[in-house]
Amino acid sequence: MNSKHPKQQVDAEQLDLATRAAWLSFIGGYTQGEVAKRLAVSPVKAHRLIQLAQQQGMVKIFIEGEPARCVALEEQLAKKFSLRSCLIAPSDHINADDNEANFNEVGAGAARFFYNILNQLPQSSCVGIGKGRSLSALAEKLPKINRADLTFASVSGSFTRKFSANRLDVVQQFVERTGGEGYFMPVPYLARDDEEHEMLMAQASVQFSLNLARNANLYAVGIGGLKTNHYLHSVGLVTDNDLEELRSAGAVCDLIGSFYDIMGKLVDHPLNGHGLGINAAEMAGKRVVAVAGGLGKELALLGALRSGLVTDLVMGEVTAEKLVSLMEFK
Amino acid sequence: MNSKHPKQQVDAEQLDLATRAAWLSFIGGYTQGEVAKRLAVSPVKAHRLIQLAQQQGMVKIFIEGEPARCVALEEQLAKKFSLRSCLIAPSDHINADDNEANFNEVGAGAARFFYNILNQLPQSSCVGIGKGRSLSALAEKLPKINRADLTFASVSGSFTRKFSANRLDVVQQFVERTGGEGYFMPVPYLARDDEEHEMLMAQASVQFSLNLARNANLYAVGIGGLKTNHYLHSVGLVTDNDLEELRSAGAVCDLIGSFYDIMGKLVDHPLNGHGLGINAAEMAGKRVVAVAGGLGKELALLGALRSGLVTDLVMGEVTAEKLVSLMEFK
DNA sequence: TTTAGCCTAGAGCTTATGCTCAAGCCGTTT
DNA sequence: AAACGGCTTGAGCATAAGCTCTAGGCTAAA
Repeated sequence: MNSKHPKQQVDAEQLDLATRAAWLSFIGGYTQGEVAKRLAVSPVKAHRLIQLAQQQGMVKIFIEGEPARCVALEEQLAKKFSLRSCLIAPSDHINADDNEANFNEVGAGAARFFYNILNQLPQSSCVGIGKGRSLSALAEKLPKINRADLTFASVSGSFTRKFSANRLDVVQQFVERTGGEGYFMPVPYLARDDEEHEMLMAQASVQFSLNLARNANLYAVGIGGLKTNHYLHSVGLVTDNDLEELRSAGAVCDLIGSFYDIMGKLVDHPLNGHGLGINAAEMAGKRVVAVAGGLGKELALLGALRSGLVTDLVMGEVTAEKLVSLMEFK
Repeated sequence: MNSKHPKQQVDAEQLDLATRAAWLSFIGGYTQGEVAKRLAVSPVKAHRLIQLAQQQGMVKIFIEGEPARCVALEEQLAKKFSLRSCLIAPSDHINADDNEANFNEVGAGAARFFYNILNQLPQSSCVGIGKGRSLSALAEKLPKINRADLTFASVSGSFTRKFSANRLDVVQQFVERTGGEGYFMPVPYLARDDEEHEMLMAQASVQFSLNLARNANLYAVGIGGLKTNHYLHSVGLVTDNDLEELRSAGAVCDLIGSFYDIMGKLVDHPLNGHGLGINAAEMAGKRVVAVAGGLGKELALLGALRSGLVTDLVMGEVTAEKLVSLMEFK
């Protein structure tokens, strides 16, 4: 055995075998036991090879068609909010109050949705990436693709007030899934005051990321709620006090550091000038994919959608139904 | 329950549920038991729904990437025979002599391949369809698609010598999978003599199908061998005597009723004028996808490929390896 | 009553995973 | 320098979990 590059060679061989195992299993329709015989390995190994192939994202599964109810909701929402496209992930009404399950389903649906968009993206595109559990769920379920040409730039500050790095910036997850490059902004989400805002925004490292984010032609963002159990607060990006002030100023949602009221207007409050990152309005005219996982955020969604900045929307069926019933709410 | 259209309505509801089940199972990653709970049905029913979704072809699975060996073979074959594209389905060398398994794997791979081609086909295209077990396997594994605009026309006679309809003309299978229209030729595969040939070809019904087939812009054909265990003979489309004569005239393969020698030249024998259907040469310049399932047909393949009529090729790895080693054979 | 369809239960097979063991690779010990 | 022992890695065994199919009983419509 010539093994100049022992580790790499083994890996390549393993992947090759994994590919064969996946073909036999998924396309040929053989059981793992049969695959094992055909590849002359133990059944356990066959199973692990197939598992490996899946982890590597070699296996892509698509479901064609959606439940009629979802299609109807999509059409209503797309029309009402002038969306370019809309995906409603089917979810059951039995466990309609399971927040985690909702993130799981919406994330999985959004991953499929975003996967298609990424595939159509021209070479060397830059994608602006927001924050939140929804996007994190998306990235986690995104099939691995080979797009080292892509650049992912965070559209907002990534640190908490204490300047500690956020455990898992979503940008990192996208980089890991695609092999592309990632940039984040080494500043908090919100500045303490105008002075700090000006100072931090002037930093060269921030300006660099900011320019990338501004020139992106596609954005993936979450829609943040303003309750203490919502992402923004739960990871310490904003304080109790901030939230309190924003809410009393009429804000219902957070779109990458800009705060909108139920009618989709920016609320008149100093904090709206403290967001570190691109201005939400700077996304206008670009493709903005919003992923709305999590329950109980209908009013936040209403505000965000009415801002007119979102062009593509992914959410769960239960949320979509509530949203439709609230469409005229003010 | 208002059930004006009991059967259809139940089916639609079932399908809707099946779609939900498939989403939860394949995209959400839940176990069948969990799917059952979420849809409020019994686990068995959940299982059946998921199964139904698969049978309906809602679930599309793709494997990205092929074993290095297959890629290498594809490149060699594509270059040698000037193919537009080539797919080598991975198969193992352990069960390299399992004929049925080979049809299964090649058919499944070919189905994926053809599915992509069909998706790119313009509206209202006509597809010429050949015969054989390989194509039958392809059609069987083809995901269901909704293309009522397509027309499938048999490129050759479909009856055996006794004028009995062939149990399952492949055209029928394609029609069933796509919802398109199908036309076959109500005549045998080969005429008895020149006179019969002329008479049958002159029939209006034959002319009608023939014109459709001639105007197709895509063909899917098998490559037939000339042994008694091969399709042509096994279903009674040709007699022992025919085969004997063809072989002694140097023929090694059958391409929709035309017989070629190992160098890819039409053999000089009266039977070459007796084929009922379009002339193989009439496909020249069109896209011709050949599916070569089954083992021990390397020489037949060599003849068929050398004819220059085939533009796209699907075969199994074992066959491809043998073929490569015989590429210069004469 | 009969028939068809659906559900329940349970057996048998397939798939997933924790645990164990063996082999190779250091860094340390004699 | 040779030997020892922990550490990592990969493989298989055993078992748990999950999936699929069959038979039998129940309900509802003919």
